[in-house]
Amino acid sequence: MPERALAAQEPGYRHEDPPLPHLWNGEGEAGSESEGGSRPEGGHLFRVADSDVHASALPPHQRPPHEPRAWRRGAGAGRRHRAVHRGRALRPTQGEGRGIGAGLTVDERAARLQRLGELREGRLPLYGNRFRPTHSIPDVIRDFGPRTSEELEKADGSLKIAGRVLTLRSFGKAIFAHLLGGGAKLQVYFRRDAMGEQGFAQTRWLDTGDWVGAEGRLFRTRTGELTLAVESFQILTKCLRPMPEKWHGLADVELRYRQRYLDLIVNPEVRRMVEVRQKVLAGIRRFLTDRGYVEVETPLMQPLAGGASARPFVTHHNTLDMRLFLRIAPELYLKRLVAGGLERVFEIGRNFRNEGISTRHNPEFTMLEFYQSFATYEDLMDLTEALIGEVAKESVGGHRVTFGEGELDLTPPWPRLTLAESLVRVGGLPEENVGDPDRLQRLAVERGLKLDALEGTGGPGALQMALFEELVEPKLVRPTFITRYPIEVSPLARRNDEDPSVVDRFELFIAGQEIANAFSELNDPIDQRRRFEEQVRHRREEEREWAAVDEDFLTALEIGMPPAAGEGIGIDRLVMLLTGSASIRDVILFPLLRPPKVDAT
RNA sequence: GAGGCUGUAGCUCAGUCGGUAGAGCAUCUGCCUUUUAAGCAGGUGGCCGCGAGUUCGAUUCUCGCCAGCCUCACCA
Repeated sequence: MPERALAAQEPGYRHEDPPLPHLWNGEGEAGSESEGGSRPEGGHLFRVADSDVHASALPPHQRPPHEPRAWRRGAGAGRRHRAVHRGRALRPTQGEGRGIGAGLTVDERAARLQRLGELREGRLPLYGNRFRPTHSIPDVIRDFGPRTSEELEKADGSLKIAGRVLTLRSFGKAIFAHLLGGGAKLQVYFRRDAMGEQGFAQTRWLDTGDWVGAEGRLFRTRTGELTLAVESFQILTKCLRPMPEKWHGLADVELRYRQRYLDLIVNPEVRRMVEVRQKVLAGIRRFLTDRGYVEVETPLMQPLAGGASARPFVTHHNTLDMRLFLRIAPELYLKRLVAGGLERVFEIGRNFRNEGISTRHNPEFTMLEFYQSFATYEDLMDLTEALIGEVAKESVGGHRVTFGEGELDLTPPWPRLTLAESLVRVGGLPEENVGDPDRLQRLAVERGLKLDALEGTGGPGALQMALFEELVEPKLVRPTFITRYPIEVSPLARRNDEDPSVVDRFELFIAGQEIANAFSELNDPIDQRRRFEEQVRHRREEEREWAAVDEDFLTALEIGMPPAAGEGIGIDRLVMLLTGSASIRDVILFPLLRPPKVDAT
């Protein structure tokens, strides 16, 4: 998997990562010297507090809860073993929700809750917020990772770190653990001789998944791993649910999407994706604002859903008693702003399209749209090469990205083909067929293309598009601009001056996917009105009763929009490309899923 | 919306040519002071997705439903 490969490059995950996440470990930390010493057969303890003896006399499932007091008795007396509480650990709890930790009977959660209760009883600062790490775990690795054992020994002063316990390997009087913090892992070493009995005794309340703060000094183990020798520590937050399996992790994609918090802990590539995505967004903002673009926000709730051909989501405002649509595109609002004299504007935001779901489609998705006055679609091709080139460098460090089995090179410049050229040169159609509707029709039928696309608006344009999508698009792996689209599929784009059957438009394809769509904007209000009315007539035939002409937008054009070019770039797909993700759900933290079935309780 | 595949312990997965189920990890118990998928020993844990049908008997066969994934359609 490419994600794994990416993740493996991270410093925190450096040491011999297995093919799957390398987590979870461990024996529970059997708390060594139990007060009761050896146990009689059957696993029940006798020499414990009175209440415990009492409880132990009952079968496990009937034992009442009790309140251990051992902690108050100080270090010596406090050295109680978990066996003491075995009875309670077996209490069933009700299933709560689904997924990890739900529906257990003999329950890990009960055991963890019990430890939580004991910590409370001991008046330890659980859920406290006064622990202040001196170093993040990535800091520690960066600053001390290169140092030798001798250098680490000479360094004076201890440091404080915080993280989540990923693995626990207990040897009775010593425990190794890995803490995860800031996306990196650091081993910590609890040793009774170094911590004192009282300090070490606290480790028996430790579970995988807990957040802990630890203070100590760095050293290297026999195997050379940088490790914090803990002098003292505290449990900051208890984890009450079982963690995913340490070796295979959380593989069930449904659980990964539904419980992204677990996915983030266990699968490093998720965090990596979040970081890449953030850099992409920041990089785009910087790139455009450096060039005089102004970032704006336009309505997500719109009385008319325009700017694209998708079906909208419908909602309702109570006080105004008004039907509203979640926007399917910001286009018509951004162009109003261009008409108002904001000569360069952009918006990065969510669009909502009430269409099918697939590996490339989520009902809500993020798009960049930008408009530049006094520019043409050709200018935007240059701009797009520079933008995506820079963003790739900033987010993943170069122009080469892993993609499927291989690698993809994004180094500009990229080839530019007209749609007709691409049909011949990429799609392999005989040249003389491309302009001939009858021959195109015949070819389309021969190849069994969908007939609804062949009807509809008809004409050679729609046929060319159908053939393009079938024959050319999947082959456009390296970045390629396709220009000169038929006018009937481009209702908002400006007509080409030489050939009125096509528009001044390009789409950018990478890895067989449409990444960007741009055109010189139509700013002739008469032509625009005619095309809108044509479009609405078609929509109504398709029983899209909400289709309507946006009169206010036409008014803006009548006020006058300067000549301009505009472009939309799908952010999710760009991030997919840069992270080598096969599904859009892997780059959206909470993709839309049906709600999980709730068991009647 | 159509087709295909999948659903078994908290997690990752076997399995049952129809006789109500196993492993590893986790959890619980005992031992273990440089481990790292730690180790050794002993336990707990399952409406086998849900419902119906066939059958003496269904987790297994059939049908329906639910959820997920993949392909296609709509769409970007």
